[in-house]
Amino acid sequence: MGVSVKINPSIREANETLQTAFRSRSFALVAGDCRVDYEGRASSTLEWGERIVVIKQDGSLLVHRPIGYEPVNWQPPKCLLKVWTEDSGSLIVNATRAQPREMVSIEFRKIMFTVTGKLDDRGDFALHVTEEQMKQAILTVPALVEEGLKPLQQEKSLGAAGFTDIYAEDREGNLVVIEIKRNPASRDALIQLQRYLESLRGKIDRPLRGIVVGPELRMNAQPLLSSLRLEYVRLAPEKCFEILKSQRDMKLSQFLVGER
Amino acid sequence: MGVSVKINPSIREANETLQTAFRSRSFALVAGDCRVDYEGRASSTLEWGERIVVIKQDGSLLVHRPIGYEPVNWQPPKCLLKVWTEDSGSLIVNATRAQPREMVSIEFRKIMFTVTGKLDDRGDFALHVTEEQMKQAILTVPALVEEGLKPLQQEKSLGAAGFTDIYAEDREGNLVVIEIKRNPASRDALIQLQRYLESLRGKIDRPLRGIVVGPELRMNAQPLLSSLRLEYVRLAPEKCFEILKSQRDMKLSQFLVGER
DNA sequence: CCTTTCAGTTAGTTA
DNA sequence: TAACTAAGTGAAAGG
Repeated sequence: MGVSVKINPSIREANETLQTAFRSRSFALVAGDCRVDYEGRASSTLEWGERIVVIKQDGSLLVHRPIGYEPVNWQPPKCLLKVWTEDSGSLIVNATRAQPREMVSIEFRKIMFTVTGKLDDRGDFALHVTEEQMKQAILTVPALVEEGLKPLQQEKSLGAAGFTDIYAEDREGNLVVIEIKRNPASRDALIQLQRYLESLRGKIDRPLRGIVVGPELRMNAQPLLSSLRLEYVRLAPEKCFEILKSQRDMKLSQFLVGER
Repeated sequence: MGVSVKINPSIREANETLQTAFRSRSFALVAGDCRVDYEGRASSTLEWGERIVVIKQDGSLLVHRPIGYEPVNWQPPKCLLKVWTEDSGSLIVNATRAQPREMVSIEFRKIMFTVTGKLDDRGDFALHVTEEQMKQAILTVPALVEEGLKPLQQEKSLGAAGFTDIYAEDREGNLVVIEIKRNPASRDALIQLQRYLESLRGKIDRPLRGIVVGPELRMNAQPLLSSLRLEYVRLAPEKCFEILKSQRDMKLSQFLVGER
């Protein structure tokens, strides 16, 4: 439970701290003047400077420079972590993984601080407004796509589409296949939908429309849209979020009628 | 220069520490029991749990759970950082950016520690053996691809290839287009090269060969290689690295030709 | 175990 | 500035 902090520890001290941390599967933060070598799919060198190294209990490692969102060097989870001192008076921290065979090696010549400890983290993480949630929003308010649109019961038997989709019927009785993209729709999205429509036309004898729904249509996809005779409807994720939110609030208020 | 560490600080203490850190553009590490909300292109929630938050002087922010290489929530550089306490006794850390409009908000109800300070990091970072560097290696030692190969002056007017490439002439006087892949070459690479060769054949009336050069050819690409009548030459990045290194260090490249 | 596809992709380069 | 492409992409899902 306890957090252990050492400020300006000696190389030997830091060595023992990290040995213990690795053995007990604690996290470790180490900052200091270091050099970093990476060998693997590519290779890199980082000359002397002060950085913060984050080492996690799962064997992942991050080397962070004072600026930039991304780590300058890293190693994913399940690495073999080793730490030792060299005669030169340096502290070496090594993280190796097989498959692909890669190694990050950090040489410290001065340690600013080490922090080790355990984290108790069982909180759920949820990412909202995924394509699945856009789908839910459209099923709730089909007019987001087109007035008079009637979503049909999902028929998985139609085949694996490979994209988040909705089957619906328009006012003229055409079958409508909707492909949902939460990111700007590229040519790929159109091609995918087109391919799917082709496979359907072979099985279903009925007028068929293909609509791509998303926040944006990439400019280079515009010509293809016309030539494939597909349609695009703009729908911002925020709008979906509002709808899901109001739907949720409605359920809540229904449930909580009279309570406030 | 100095590093400031507080263990189990009060919310008020942590608030002051972070205020000072943000004002003085220091880095800050904060660990504690927190909840995280993200609103922007998508939205996410992370329930209570102990995490490590890294805040850099450039306004970037990372929330790290005890496992996993990637941050569960983050914000890129140039964010507006704010910190304050709430009546509930929580500490709120906010990082917002415009374009896209996004916000990460962290609510701490208990702080395990804070570490703030400055990092002096001017060391050069160098990533070796990129595709560009493989290209340099091949231009230096064309025999890596084929004996007698003569690289041609790059002619950009031939068209945007979309891949790292070399134009060369073989011993028979054929025009050779070389596509370099630093990763295992997939079918995509072959298709791309093939498409490019097609476009060239329309413009150039001359025998044309296409060679993919890389560390590996994916197994599923082998049949396509034959059917498209393309060629593959294995070249390990390490070899390129050696050549670039020796070229840089000793300028002996011309003597390495026969050594392979 | 391998391949394919997606990502709050991010980041860099070029038109 | 916008579009395009690579990345030590990583991570998840499907065969």
